[in-house]
Amino acid sequence: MVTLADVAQHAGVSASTVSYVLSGKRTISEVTKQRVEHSIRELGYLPNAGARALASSRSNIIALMMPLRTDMYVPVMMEIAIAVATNAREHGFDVLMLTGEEGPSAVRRVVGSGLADAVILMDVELDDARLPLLRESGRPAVLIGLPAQTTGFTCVDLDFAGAGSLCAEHLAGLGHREIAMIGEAPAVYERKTGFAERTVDGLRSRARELGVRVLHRPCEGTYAAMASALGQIFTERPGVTGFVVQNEQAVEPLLSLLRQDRRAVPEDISVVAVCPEQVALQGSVRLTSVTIPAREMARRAVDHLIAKIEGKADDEVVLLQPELVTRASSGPAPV
Amino acid sequence: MVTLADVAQHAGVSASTVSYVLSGKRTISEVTKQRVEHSIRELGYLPNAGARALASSRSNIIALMMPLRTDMYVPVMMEIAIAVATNAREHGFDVLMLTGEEGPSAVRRVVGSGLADAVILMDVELDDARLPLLRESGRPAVLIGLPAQTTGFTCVDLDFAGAGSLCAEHLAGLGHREIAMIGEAPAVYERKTGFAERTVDGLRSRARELGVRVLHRPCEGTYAAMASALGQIFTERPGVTGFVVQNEQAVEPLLSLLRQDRRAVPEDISVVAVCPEQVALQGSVRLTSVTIPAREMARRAVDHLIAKIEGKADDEVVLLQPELVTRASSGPAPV
DNA sequence: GTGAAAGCGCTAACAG
DNA sequence: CTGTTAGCGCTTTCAC
Repeated sequence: MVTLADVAQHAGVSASTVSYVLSGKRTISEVTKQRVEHSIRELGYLPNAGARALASSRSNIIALMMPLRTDMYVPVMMEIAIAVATNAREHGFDVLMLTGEEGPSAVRRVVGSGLADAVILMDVELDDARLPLLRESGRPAVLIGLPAQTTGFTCVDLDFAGAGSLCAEHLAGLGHREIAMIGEAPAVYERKTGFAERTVDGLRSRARELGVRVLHRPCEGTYAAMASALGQIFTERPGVTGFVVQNEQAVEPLLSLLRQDRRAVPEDISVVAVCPEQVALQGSVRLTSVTIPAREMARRAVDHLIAKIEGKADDEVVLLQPELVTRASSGPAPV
Repeated sequence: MVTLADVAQHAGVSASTVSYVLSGKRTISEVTKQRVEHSIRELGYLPNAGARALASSRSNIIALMMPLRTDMYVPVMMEIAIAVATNAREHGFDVLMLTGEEGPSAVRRVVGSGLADAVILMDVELDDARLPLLRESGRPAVLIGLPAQTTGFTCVDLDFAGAGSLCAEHLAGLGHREIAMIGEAPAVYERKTGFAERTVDGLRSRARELGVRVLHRPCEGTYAAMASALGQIFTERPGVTGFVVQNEQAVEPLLSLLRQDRRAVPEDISVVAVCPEQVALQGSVRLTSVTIPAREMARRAVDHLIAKIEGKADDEVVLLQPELVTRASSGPAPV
């Protein structure tokens, strides 16, 4: 193994000089810098992570804590995780993956041991058990999601209430007077993740202003569940002509069942989804949708976290502006 | 911050004793052990990861390298990643997530710096650029997938050739004489991941033995691509009554298009999928399928890797036995 | 602009 | 069964 001392010797300088060439924390003459860098390349030197962490009290590692449940929203989670990792690397950080399995104490373990300098929490619930521990730890943290109590954290999330009102406006603008919302699985509401409720609230209140009736139905993403939900909806509200779906898994079942039901999209029924762009584009119909900007959320989260690590940022709640893109699944209400 | 020295002092023992209580590497009297453990709890001591890594040359971190491309197979990847992390924790290891973005040199960086003790590579290609670097590094490594040259590595994968022959046997047994295989997107074959070809080979050779004709078509997982592929298949081979699908994204489009085409599953057409169980269960039809055992692969990979880290395992190629589960999508060939 | 040297907190001989 | 001690490889004062 080649150490910093080896490099120093090879370059004919002191260890500290090599260290400073690496960190750039003091001015080095161009010549010695070249010599050192040459030696580094020649010897194939790589700084030892443990030694560096010990001496500097910085691991250059960010812990990314996955959702406590893994049953939902898989593609978005994956997209966020990859984007977080990619982005972190651009700042010289690596990403440690923490699953829900270990429970909230995983947070304490990784920050308490100095393994991670900071933490990103995904899929934060309204009253998340991980938050008190994180707060105590005093380490920089960014939440993806919006808990009830945000003190001490930066939060990044989509403005789901805004997304809900956008959907209401879009459908109202097309002349729909009765709409139904297909929500996430009941379990998602039960555990109070917040985003699902915020969307419904946004949708409801804007719809009320616009004189549109809304029926809300949580729904599992299976064909069976969707069939039953649809049956109920059309029985209860035969006049429904617009759907808002916030449930990746449910999108295809919905479209497929409407088709079987001889209800044409968008001629008879309009559908607006709140989902990642990929889902909106790859299905059997190109969906009018409000995009969940996974990559953008990850980027913001990482950038903010790095800024906090470097002491250059305060806590903040960042709600990304939703955008509705009109595609093939929505059109004027039938007359 | 509370250090090992603090614990030692509090417990009235030496530092090494505390260290040995923690590691269990030498026998400690029950009394001192209790005293030490009590102090540890009382002070809330957590060993410093950097110091430990430096002193022991072991980070207790496994690097998990994601696929170079992220366009495919997302749910399986996620499932493997989570299972790897969960399993690793049970052995006291954490998992560092490496994306394809950084390129093959990411491997060198993390093992060369001692950041990771070992590496798991996902979605390994036949001639994977990461392998030479890994081999040089001399660190324990497990590949998920099966490259052309396995020397120096343990490989864990499903026996995809076996999966292919199982599908052939199942359909042949039901009386089907002409079958079509819907494969992964052309890009997957182009980059030579191996598993896709192995499945086709297994299917083809067993089908030949059983006197069944096979037509193979790679296919993007979109409705448009599938519609065109189906059109071609039925034009070229009007007698096709069985489908084998190895493409998660393509499953739903296939079923949906067959339905639109008035071809009933399984009365007119039988469908067998090679996919994760979840995909087989959650679609519009419960699919007869050969399961891709993501969790099991992850478990084997981690267990083997830990054994290698501890010097208790040799390189080995582990091919998991495929199992075909009959569900609602396959039945006797029409007469 | 560069060096010397004191740790960072832990592990693992070595010694008893 | 336990203590003493010498590093592990790097960062960062302090000194010139």
